[in-house]
Amino acid sequence: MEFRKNLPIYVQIADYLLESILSGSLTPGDKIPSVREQASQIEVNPNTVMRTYSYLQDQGIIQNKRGIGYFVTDSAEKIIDDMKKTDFINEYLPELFKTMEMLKIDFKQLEQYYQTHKAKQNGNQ
Amino acid sequence: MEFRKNLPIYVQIADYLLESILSGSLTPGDKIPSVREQASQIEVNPNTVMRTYSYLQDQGIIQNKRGIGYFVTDSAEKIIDDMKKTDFINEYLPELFKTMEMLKIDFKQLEQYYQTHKAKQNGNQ
Amino acid sequence: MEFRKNLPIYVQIADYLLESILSGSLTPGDKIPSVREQASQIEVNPNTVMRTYSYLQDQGIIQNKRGIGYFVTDSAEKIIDDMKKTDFINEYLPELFKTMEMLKIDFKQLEQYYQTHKAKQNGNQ
Amino acid sequence: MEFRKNLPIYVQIADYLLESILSGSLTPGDKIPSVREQASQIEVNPNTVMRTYSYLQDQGIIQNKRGIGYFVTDSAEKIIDDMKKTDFINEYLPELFKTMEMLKIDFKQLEQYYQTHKAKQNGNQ
DNA sequence: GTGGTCTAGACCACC
DNA sequence: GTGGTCTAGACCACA
Repeated sequence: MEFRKNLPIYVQIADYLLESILSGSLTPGDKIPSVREQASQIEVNPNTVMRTYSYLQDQGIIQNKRGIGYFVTDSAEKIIDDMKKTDFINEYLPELFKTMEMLKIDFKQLEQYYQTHKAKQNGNQ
Repeated sequence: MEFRKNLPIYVQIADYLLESILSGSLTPGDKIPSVREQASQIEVNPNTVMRTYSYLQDQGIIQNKRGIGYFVTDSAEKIIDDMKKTDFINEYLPELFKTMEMLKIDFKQLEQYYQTHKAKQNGNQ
Repeated sequence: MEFRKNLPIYVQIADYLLESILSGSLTPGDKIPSVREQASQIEVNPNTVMRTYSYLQDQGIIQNKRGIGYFVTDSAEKIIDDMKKTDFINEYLPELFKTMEMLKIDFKQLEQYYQTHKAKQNGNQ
Repeated sequence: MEFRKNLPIYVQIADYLLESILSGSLTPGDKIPSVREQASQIEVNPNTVMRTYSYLQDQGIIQNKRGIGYFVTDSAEKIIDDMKKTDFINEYLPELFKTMEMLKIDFKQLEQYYQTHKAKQNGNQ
């Protein structure tokens, strides 16, 4: 596995797992790879994986069964969705609007970009 | 001045100056506050301001006249606009649209967020 | 069976058996379930049950008759009572009173908590 | 500094800081020792101190000012009090009542223990 | 100087 | 086998 350097590795591992859950390849009740297993597979120190797992457990997305391993919780999907949405609205959007103002891009122009984006997407299908 | 935690302070200071230039409150040839002055005004370590100024000088947006201070260059506005706009269109927007898709937020909802953002802004004025 | 996360599972199983003895549902001479039986019933690894039984045997609360099983000893009740009571009075209570002081909880409030606890218990019956 | 072996060191460091705040020797706005400083002073690995500080920051009890250090937040006291109180009610009390039941100690007896505890305390003053 | 991340390697309790 | 904690030591960005 390759990592971008601008984001902590343990966050990137977390993001990867979150996407796995959202995409359905990991569903509630599933066991995720053990710390050591995951670590050796993605060629990373076990401590780093441990950090990811602790973080996700704090968020209530995974859950430890002692001596057995970590499992995806039932509410994982909902929690992830909430997390991402609040982050989007509180962190991402204000930055977007600020940048738009700075560049004197109004909402109509943004919509045009969106349309071309959509068009391109459909073209690639 | 308050700073967001996910962006280096020196970058946030830079953004603030860029905005001043784009909005016209700083125009080519204008002297910007000295490092010490700026630092004490926004309650930040002078080193941090120094870093901002070096950064902006590297970009060709301000220039140093020795013993006198830093001044906005003639091409400042154009450089900023190019820099920000390409970044916005090529990096920022695709990410935005991807995130929206993931969170199942459509363009109408985005417009609503924009309206409430605008409303709040006017309220604070 | 559900387990609290701050206490080893094998200890919680032990506590459960101790309670059964103190309450009289297990009396001296009674055979307790075999390791395998117990394990499958409370959905736990046999090793964990084995550890519980070894632990209780060390305390002299149960004893092993080879090839037959584990049995409650004659002195079980007395041992348990001594063990728990001294621990309760010398270790637990001082900590309790210290915590109450720190949290500025007086004895009246404690009694209220007790009453609601009792009420809840009766409600669940 | 000496540590008990049954509780993680990073938790014990946290507890120590919490007590410092509750007792008033550390008040909102105060800077706490830097990670390295604290580590060398209590003879512990910096990573361990870092873990404590991250934990307390997650709880909102301390707050990082970048490049400067960690500071006690304004709401620290309230947060600590809430934390301890919920923990007391949800974790500690049920265990207490369960033990009392097991040992057939009723509330009157508990009150007696409390009175003797109080008496002893006053005697020592 | 500050925190933050990461690796390597060890030890432990628990299942 | 599982996770959890800790140490030692390194590197980095930031103030």
